[in-house]
Amino acid sequence: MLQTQKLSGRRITSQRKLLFDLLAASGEHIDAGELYVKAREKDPHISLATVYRNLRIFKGAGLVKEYHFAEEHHHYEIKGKRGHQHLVCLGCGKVIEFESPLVGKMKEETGRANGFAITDVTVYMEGFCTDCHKILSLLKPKD
Amino acid sequence: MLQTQKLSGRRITSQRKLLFDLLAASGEHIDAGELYVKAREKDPHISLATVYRNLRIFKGAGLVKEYHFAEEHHHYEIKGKRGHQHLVCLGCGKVIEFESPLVGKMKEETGRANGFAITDVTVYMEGFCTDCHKILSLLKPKD
DNA sequence: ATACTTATTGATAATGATTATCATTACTAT
DNA sequence: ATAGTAATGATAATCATTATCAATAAGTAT
Repeated sequence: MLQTQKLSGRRITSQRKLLFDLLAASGEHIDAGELYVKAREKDPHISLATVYRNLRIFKGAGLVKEYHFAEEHHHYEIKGKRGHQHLVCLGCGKVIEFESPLVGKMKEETGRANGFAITDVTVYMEGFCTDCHKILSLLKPKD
Repeated sequence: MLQTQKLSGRRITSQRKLLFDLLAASGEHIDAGELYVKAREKDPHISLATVYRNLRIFKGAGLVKEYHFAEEHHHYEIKGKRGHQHLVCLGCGKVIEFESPLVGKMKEETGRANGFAITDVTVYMEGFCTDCHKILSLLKPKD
């Protein structure tokens, strides 16, 4: 639920609420363009500027997290209780979400070793899924 | 040393060599604009397009790694034998490089669990260093 | 409710980073 | 040398994102 306190006193407009709800409903990472399309289905007059503006505000308020994947635009996702990480296939673009207890362990160790209070950890892996790996090995035989 | 095999048969031009050498000499992450400025000191006629073109080629060949930090442009760094990760202070902007054996372990486990041949792992942590954390706790007492 | 203050919106121009185009130049192999 | 091809430089084009600004609407005080 979107609360005005979380937005440090900002107004809760119908557009802002719609965008937040759509982000929450979508579950997985979504980019600004996709969010814009979804939003226009409910509010045909909403502006792309409003989408970008609010994504930035949500991000600043710590409500959503911004991801920089291989592509040149960003993806956004509501910050849930349990963090998860991403694994991307360089062949087909498929994105897999995963969790690992090693993430928390590494956060703890790194924080302690460097005297940091760590607020966020992002792990990003890329490679080739089973299918794409097969195709690759066909294209590039090891002669 | 830049080798033509690494570039899958591409020619080693003076511009390409210069750019690679500058990247290697710089040691830390650098962005396209900075690289362009450095390159023009040695070769005043080099084009910005050539900088971007070769960064992309180096990246494709696995010679350099592209980072997407908080800013809207990218940073590049020669891929060394030992990978390292980044820890950024949200207070003062300081960037700390660290290594952890857990990174390799997580790569191995995640690859196996998802049937991926993982080519690269990026870990990015943010938080507050000791100094900035102290300042924060002064500003925001827990009343 | 009414009026007031100001944040927010919509439309669009502007910006910044990156990529595409294309004629010219520089290698490489015959 | 000659032909063929890859790379470059200059610049236009593209794409994502941000800035501008007049009009609108949310929240607040009357």
